[in-house]
Amino acid sequence: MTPLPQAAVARMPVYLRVLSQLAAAGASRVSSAQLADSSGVSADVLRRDLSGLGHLGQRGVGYPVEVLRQAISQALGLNQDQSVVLVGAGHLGTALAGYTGFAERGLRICAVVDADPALAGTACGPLSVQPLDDLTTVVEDSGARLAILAVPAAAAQKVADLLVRAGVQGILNFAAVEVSVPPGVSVRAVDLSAELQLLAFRNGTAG
Amino acid sequence: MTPLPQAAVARMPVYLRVLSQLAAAGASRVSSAQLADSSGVSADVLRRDLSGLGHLGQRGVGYPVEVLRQAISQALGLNQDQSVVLVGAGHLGTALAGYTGFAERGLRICAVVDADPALAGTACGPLSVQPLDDLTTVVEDSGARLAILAVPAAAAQKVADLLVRAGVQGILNFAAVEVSVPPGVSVRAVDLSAELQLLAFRNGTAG
DNA sequence: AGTTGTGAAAGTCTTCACAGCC
DNA sequence: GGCTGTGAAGACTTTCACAACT
Repeated sequence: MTPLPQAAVARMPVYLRVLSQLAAAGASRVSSAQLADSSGVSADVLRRDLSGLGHLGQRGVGYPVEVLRQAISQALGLNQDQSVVLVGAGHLGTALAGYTGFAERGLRICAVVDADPALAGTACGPLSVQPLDDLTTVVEDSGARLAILAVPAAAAQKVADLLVRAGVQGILNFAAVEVSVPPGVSVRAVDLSAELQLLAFRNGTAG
Repeated sequence: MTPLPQAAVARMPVYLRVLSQLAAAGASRVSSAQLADSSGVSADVLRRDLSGLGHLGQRGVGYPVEVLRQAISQALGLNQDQSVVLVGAGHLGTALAGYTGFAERGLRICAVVDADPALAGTACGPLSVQPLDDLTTVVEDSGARLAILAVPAAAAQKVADLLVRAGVQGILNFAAVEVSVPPGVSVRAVDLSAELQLLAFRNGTAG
């Protein structure tokens, strides 16, 4: 079968979230129109995206919520919880450590690391901060393949290198700088200032 | 002139950030290869993006840093600082209120609002939390056109409606739910769990 | 009747290649 | 010689429209 297009993959987590809400509300079936509306996309896009996963819908009826959820989880490789190492226990890191939304979606922050020795041992959300020197050990012991980088821009590349060497395969980068990684490792950047600046330019999503 | 393509607009804030760093380092000119590399895009993409702003480069030489910075700022409508109202003084809201990266890029958080009466008057970053009842007044007095929504999903739509009615034209939504707004208002969603889930699927930026 | 799945068309974005200019 | 700007080709994505199925 032809692989799932990038654009479709990028929307899958949104569908997954909406499906979880529907399941929690007790719905067993959902139409493309409903699901598309709650996901902020058109019904056409939604149906084409889902068709890439196989013939999951029933014509005249809709999609079975639970089956769809399973299929998307499997396609994204999210069948089991993912461990995530968080580096940086500043304001943002602390907020992320305390964010309950991750656990609801199968993402478990298993450790918090910070370069500041004064923070070692202090609480950061439900976890205790560990020193940067322990980063490699922490990654290896936890088996985490994902990491969140919430450190100052000046330190980002150095920490990214450590993470990669320890075996991390995906980095969510909040630092305001591009980090380069070897092939086989993925980076996604979240630039909050950029998002706000784009909002100032009116051409937006909901023009 | 043909309008700037969406994809180009989306990359402009990154270029702006790199240009600021270059300017701070004393550079007066930059080549497409350099700028592209620091921005994480190909030189082809960069040149085509910039060509949409006019003939700013000098063949055989490169682009003048300061001129380019001005041109992008103007194209995005960022010639003057933007006031931003932050709603939600939880973990994430507090982190955002204390984030110094905004000010560096012309984004000034001018007020923090929260629905919890117990938080009213307490400190959130450098600001004091104001009650939700004052939201309309706060927006109108500050003249803010942008807002950050860092509230629980259940409250997001209600707060968005208030913001829109008060005159906000762009909303950066951190809540894990789609919010609908009337035409003329833009919403950009930042879904942190979605970003991490996409990282788990290896097809990423730096495969 | 109601809803999905998909060919085909249209639109958008990226890459290639190189002419044009300094 | 070195670097930008851009036509043309190619790849990708969305939209349209409707056949296929329950």
